Amino acid sequence: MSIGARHSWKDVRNHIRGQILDTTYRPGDKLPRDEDIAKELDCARSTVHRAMRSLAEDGMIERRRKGGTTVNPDPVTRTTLKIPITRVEIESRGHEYRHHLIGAERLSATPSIAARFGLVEAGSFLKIRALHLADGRPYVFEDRWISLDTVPEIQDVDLSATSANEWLVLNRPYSRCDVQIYASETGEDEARFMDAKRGSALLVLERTTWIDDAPITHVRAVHAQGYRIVSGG
Amino acid sequence: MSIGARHSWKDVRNHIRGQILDTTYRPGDKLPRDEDIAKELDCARSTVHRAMRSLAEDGMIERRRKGGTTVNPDPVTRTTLKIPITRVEIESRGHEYRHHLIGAERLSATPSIAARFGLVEAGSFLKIRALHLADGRPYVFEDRWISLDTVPEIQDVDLSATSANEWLVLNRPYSRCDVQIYASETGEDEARFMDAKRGSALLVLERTTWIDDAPITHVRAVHAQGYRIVSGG
DNA sequence: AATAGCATTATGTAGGTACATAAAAATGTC
DNA sequence: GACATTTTTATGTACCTACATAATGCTATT
Repeated sequence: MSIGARHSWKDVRNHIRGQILDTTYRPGDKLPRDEDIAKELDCARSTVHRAMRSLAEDGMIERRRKGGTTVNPDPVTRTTLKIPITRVEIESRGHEYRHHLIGAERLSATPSIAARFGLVEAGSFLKIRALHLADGRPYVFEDRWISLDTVPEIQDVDLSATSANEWLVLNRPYSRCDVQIYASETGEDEARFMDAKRGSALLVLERTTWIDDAPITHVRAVHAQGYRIVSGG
Repeated sequence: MSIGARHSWKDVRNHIRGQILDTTYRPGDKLPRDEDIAKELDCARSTVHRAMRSLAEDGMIERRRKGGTTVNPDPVTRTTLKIPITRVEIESRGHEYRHHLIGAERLSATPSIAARFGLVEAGSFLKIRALHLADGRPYVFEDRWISLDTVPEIQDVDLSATSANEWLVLNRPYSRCDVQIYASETGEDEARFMDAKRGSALLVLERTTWIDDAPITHVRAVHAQGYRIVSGG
């Protein structure tokens, strides 16, 4: 059953995805070998391979050497969140960005922060609290720990002019990033700095970054009421 | 400056990533052409290409035909969320899963639901409310709309035995999925069904799925207090 | 019947060639 | 000088070959 001129890996991907979507192959089923699919669709094995890799990245199929390719038996919704620099996010929504440094102090990591980084002993950190404003209104309140062992230069940066968020992202790329998202009731700090009603629900985004195994920064970013993470996938 | 036996695309990727991390190339800088990198590292262009694609997928670099490759000037934290079927999530945490159908009724889509799907006219939907329990305790409360035009078979499914979540994922793969995440105060329903204190903050995950342009389902999944989305990236 | 070792096999990677495509840069035309 | 057109060029795709790798499953040995 040849398909004619079907030579693009995207076509191959769509063809196979279609077969999975229309239940020609069901969750748990085994797909033919790449080579056989290539023969059937009259294209090179490498083209099928390219398509298969794409489907595997989407979580639609699973591939194992010698074991072959199977349709993922318990499908997972995979969605990629893109979290930009706060300034960029605010400006891209057409608002004017401003940033306010609330306070900064040298501290050693608390046990819970050290644990987050996977540190055995508490290192020396710069703890910062800052507010990001959109058109003058509180947008994100951040509570940040920056490792002075890994990023000593941060001490020479004027953090009231450049936000730590932006300086770090531009000057200290990370090799690993953990993200946690949860809902939190408005606490004392948030009520004070964000004009949020006590008892309202706020979205919190925590990020922890490392370069190799060295900690860079941990942020707890509390977003203004009504904030939504949107991922069009 | 040859590197010796550096023939794996992963090595090439790490080499280039290293050069970006150690600021040999900074955000906005242009990288050499694939071919030149290949010559320098003594490997094939296709190997460099493979490495570059991987870096581009991570959002570390940007590639444009003829324009060449540049280090992403405003880096984005990219993280991939994996949202499993609720049953699988609960069981993988070692809890016993149970599911309770609260109610189901035929309705036509409200304007806001129709808008979410991008529908011009409100179609016919099955509206379901259900509770997922972990070790007998409320874990997720879901409010779901299922398109009867796209998925008429759902009417023949015993949704008190199989959760709509699971049936749909296994029988109706989607081609597109939108996700929104936000924090919500406990409303009347949640207080009633989830034993949550009025005024506590809950994490809500909304998902809308389509097959091609046809709507499948929209869920508003309210998670129990303390729930965190964790993405180890 | 259990187990260790070996052969088989499907996917993964690397290399090379040729051509496609998009976009920047150069050129021509008014 | 402004604008349309052509050329150039870096990335993208397709195909093919050869070999690597990791499971699977068969076989021989006890």
